[in-house]
Amino acid sequence: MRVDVVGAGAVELPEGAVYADLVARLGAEQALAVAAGDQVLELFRPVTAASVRLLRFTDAKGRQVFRHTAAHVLAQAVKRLYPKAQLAIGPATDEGFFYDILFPEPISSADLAAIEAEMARVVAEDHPVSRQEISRQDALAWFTQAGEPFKVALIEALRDDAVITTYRQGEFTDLCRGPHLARTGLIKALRLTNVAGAYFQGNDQGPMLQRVYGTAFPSDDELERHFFLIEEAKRRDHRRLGPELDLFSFHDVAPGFAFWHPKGLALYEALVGFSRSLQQPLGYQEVSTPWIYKTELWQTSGHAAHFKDNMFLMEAEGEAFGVKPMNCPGHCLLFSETTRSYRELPLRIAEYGPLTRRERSGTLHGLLRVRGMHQDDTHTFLAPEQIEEVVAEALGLVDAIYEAFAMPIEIHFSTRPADRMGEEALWDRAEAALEGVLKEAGRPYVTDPGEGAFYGPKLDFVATDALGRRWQVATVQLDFQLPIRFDLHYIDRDGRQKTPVMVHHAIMGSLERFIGVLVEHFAGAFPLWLAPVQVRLLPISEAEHESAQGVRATLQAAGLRVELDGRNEKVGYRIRHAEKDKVPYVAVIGQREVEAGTLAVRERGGRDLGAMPVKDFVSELQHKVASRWLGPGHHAEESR
RNA sequence: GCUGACGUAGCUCAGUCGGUAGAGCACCUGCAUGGUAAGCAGGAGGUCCCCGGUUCGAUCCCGGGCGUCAGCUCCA
Repeated sequence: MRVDVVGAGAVELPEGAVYADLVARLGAEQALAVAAGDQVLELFRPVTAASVRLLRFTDAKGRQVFRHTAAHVLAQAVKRLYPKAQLAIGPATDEGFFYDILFPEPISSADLAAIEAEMARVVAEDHPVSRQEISRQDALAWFTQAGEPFKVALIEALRDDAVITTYRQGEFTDLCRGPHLARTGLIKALRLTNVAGAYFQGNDQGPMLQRVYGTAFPSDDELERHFFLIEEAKRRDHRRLGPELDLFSFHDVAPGFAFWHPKGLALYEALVGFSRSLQQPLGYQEVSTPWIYKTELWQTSGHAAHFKDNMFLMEAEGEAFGVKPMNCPGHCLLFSETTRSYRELPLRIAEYGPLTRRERSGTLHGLLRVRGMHQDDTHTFLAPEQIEEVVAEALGLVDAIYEAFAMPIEIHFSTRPADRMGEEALWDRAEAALEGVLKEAGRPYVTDPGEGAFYGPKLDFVATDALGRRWQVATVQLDFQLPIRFDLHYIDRDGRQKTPVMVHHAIMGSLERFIGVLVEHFAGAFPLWLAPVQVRLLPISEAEHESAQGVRATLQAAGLRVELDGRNEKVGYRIRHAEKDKVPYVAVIGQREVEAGTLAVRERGGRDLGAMPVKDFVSELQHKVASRWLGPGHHAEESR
């Protein structure tokens, strides 16, 4: 029989061959499984497909097979050490794998070493993995007798016509749909990382299981690199760097709300300035609207029915109020203030003011998940035929902003959620319009069914940072509902009243979250245009203080953010501090510079630019700020 | 919100088997007036998260609360 192998041509195999034979014939030792269309098959399966693709660890699907088997090795080791432990589910994740287990007595992270050692034995024993198809009755009987109630529940939840399979390695058998590696011995490097709580099937009414996390690689080197990246992420953690760089802080009495220090606010203002510089030319008009409204408004908007659990509610003089979690209802009131003409559309409104959301306490996470935030929020009121134009414009904003930070963007199209309002026909129209714009622009995207907002479908944008981590940031939402609920109208060309459509968008999203992401993306070493302190002046001795103050005034007048470090310390000491504070430029002023009217400039990271006239320094920096230059030293800078 | 762990100086952390605490960095002062990542010496700084309980005595043990962290769920 002939099998086509993608990238390797056709291979002739004897009848009854398995995929492992195919791999051996090709000398492709690194292949972990094969893909035939959408199906991933183990190497021990008989060859049936006419065309296959080899899956290695470098393929996401190959990696998944590898780590899925690692999860089984974990389960096998656990059952050896804790025979009474009950297994739930154990999938691969992007970073590794986990297994949800109900232990007879809860274990702690101190127990992981023993489990890891037993896993190493399972790997060393190099068990072949095999697959069995099994009837529902047999499966139920087997797992009931084995004392695995979660497996029994999983089987009971399967559809009647489902093919039930088990996988066996050594003495261990697990309910599993696969696919798996052919042998446990392929898992050369693995480590358990932590243990945390998790509910069976996400049900917080059920028992709390323990989720044991780990990761696995084909070699020790790759495992080490993985943990190096994790360490690097820890060094960049905005919750550590933010307070260290004096950008922001949190206080126990205001959980989820940041204190913005002067330096953090400088960064914040630079970002808002950037947003304004892009949106104002497109016609966005900035407003400020109330932040507390009577419940009546939230009933009109639908927030009372769909978002109440995420709002801070209060009572005053016997009347119920809610603090705004979004600007849209206020902007709708603003729109309805006067009679609007089609000539005003699209009417673009922007607001950078505070929003408050009652996030559940356990979900708060530094700046990345807060209760008090500010968005680069806009609402555009438009005629239905303008949807494409306005959404395309928003796409342009997303591109402009994320390009400025060298962050690639991925688009997610989120469709109607279960908890929603409005007629299905309008949802059909809204979804078709959004998807149409993406297709028209030829942009790749993934569809997230059921992830839309309660008032409309949306485009969510996921940015990738310098460490390859992904962050949900921008959102563009289409909304046919609020204009109806607020009874909004405009007078069209034909003199008739018509209902506008709304587009909501926040390109940086929450500025809090965005700054948190940027701190980690840049490891706190911001490009010049964002840096809270752009230049630090460093007079060598007291004799140059007066001159340094003059230079400071000059730089400040030129719009640069400057600090003067005139402390009674040696130059080396103050340079060290400037580096730790990640200031882009240090300008040293000694006797020579005073006499020549120059500055001895040092770039962050250690590059000495030599002496240059103050004027030249100013104009060079102004140019770099205006062009939003990403330097100095942007990518993956080593922290020391 | 749920499960678990943690909460000591501005930061990172030590310590007290129950007798009210210490280091490094940061900060302040003095000496040294200095040339590109730590000069020398000294000083100040604490409600050991909060409230109760046990105890002659609690930062330490117990209970409750708050906060943080790791997850679950949710999300900009």
